[in-house]
Amino acid sequence: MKKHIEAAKAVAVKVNGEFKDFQSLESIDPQSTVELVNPESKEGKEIYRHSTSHIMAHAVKELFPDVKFAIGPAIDEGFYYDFDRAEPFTPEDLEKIEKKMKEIIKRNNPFVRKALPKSEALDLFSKAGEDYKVQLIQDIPDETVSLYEEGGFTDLCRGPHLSRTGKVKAFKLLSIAGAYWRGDEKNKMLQRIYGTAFFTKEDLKAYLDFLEEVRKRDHRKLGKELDLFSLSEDIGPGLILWHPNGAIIRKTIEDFWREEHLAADYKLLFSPHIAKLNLWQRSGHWDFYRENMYSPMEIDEVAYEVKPMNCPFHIDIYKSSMRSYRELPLRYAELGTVYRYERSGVLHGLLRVRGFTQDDAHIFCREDQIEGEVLDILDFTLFILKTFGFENYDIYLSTRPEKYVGTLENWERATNALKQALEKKGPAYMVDPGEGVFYGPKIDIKIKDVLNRAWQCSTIQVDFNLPERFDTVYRGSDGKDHRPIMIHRALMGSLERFFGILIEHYAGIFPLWLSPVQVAVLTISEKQDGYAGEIFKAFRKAGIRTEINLENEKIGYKIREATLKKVPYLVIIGDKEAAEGKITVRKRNGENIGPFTTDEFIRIIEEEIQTKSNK
RNA sequence: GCCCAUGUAGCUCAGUCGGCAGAGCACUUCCUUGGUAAGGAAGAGGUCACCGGUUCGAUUCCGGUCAUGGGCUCCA
Repeated sequence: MKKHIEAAKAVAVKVNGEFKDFQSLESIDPQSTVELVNPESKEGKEIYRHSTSHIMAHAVKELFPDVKFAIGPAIDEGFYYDFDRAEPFTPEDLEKIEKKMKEIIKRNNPFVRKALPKSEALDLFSKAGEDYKVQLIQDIPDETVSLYEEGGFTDLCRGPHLSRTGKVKAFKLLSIAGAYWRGDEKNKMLQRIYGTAFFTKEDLKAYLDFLEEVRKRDHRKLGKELDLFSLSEDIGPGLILWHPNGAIIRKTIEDFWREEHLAADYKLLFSPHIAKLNLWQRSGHWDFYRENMYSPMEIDEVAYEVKPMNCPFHIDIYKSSMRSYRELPLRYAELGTVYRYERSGVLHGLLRVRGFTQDDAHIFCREDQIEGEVLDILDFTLFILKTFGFENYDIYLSTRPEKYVGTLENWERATNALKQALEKKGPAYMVDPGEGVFYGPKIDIKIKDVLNRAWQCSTIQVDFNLPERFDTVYRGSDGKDHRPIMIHRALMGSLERFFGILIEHYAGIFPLWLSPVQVAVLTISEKQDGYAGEIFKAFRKAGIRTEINLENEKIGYKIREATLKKVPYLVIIGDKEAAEGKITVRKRNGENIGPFTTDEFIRIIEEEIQTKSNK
């Protein structure tokens, strides 16, 4: 009996480890091992969503017979299908398509698999004018291809599929977007419809609620509401203006960062925003990174470049005097502002910009010191990230890309050094082949925010190449010159991007130590102006970011205003407080605490700020 | 860069089938001195993103530019 229930829920079967339709069981070798595919498994969801994608294609075919079909796979959170149609789809079309899909699901037609020799399939689809399918078939190496038919709609597909359309219980079409055929901008732009599907209406609702939560936390929206930053048409796309509220948060982050770097035995540097083009030619950036660099500018007939990276400056400082092996590892850190060309279409709030400040550092060391340095950096990174409330990570090791400088041997050594450090430290990590930077392999740490979304921030890169190019040396114990290794690393990545992630992570409700305004003093009536002014001064004097509201408004109004600004503590001053020489405090969540004396409360707050509590 | 959508007051948005534009909030002033998320009244505020075209007349229609948004790496 239990088996029957499972079979009814299962989306497909796995025969000898291969995913198949239920249909395939009819002609199965009795010796085979058969497993049911659990709907909650990754593959189960994929099959379910893929079938939903087919149902969408079918609906589109019925509604818009002139459409040509490209591809329609399942993706992480749903599915899409790419169509070629002269007219653009509208949001109203999506509603029509959804309606039609519901009809098709109700018809509960079976998905029927047919295997066909390639030549026949080619014939079939070229007659139907399905150019994209023809191209797809031509690229399939096998001799036979499979088709799936459901209610008169046939599509090229590897499968497997659900047994019937009626198995789809909850789906939603989400958006329309342009997408190049095969992701290549040289190809025609198709219309992509995104959707998602779940096994139950509850799961679908939970997902749609999640999307709503993401919208609510959008850093661009909160950035405006909380007056943190802006972009201006007059300044230029991808260039951030930090408003006072954002700037004070940045300053707090920077202070913390500098203190911790000094404590970790880094030296702080500052370097200019431009340098001679020659420098970038020598570093290799001009050859390997030019597509991200701006056009040179001419100063006194010499070409200069706005910097896309800080490394050559740090190397120059390193080289400004003789270095002994005794000085290594030498750790140079800078909050260095760089400018990189990003295509206009990829710019996105604070998360993808053209000018940003890296929390950069370059460590010059001997080869035998790499592993130890990388281990220290990993610890340091996790400590910094934890302070901002990020405790979950995915770690990646990125290897040599297609465009690279340096010898294969050096790449090998550098990659091994990173690998060994990771293995010694012990966290699970994944390999990202070909995703390294042109000058060396790297470890990337992707942090997970409260909504469990992954963001890449931290990066650790080993570099044998720049020291070579700049003929960087240190004097060894043997009295000879040796080549140091350089490690590039950033913990937060860029302050702009990290700030954007922080805003979304905290939904704008920053912990006290980061809050732009930490305390708001609110009076009941103007009778308390004098007493409230003294309180305000005392907080300010204690270094607490405090504002006072003496407006001619009722207390309810003042509380609302401060609450919308997400001020952590509201100090309420009325006749009672003035008479007793105390204060009453309302927390951001509406809870009232106190009464306290001003000194008592300052001590409480100072403690919370100092510990950088994340609550 | 490309496809689609959007651009109206500081913010959120309505509106004009072509006849020189509106709301709420915010802002200013006045009244109110009120104890935990919006007290009342009045006022000020816009080259309807920008440039050009069509028209007697354009914020509205057409073209271009700029900016913003959703995407363009998930491979039948």
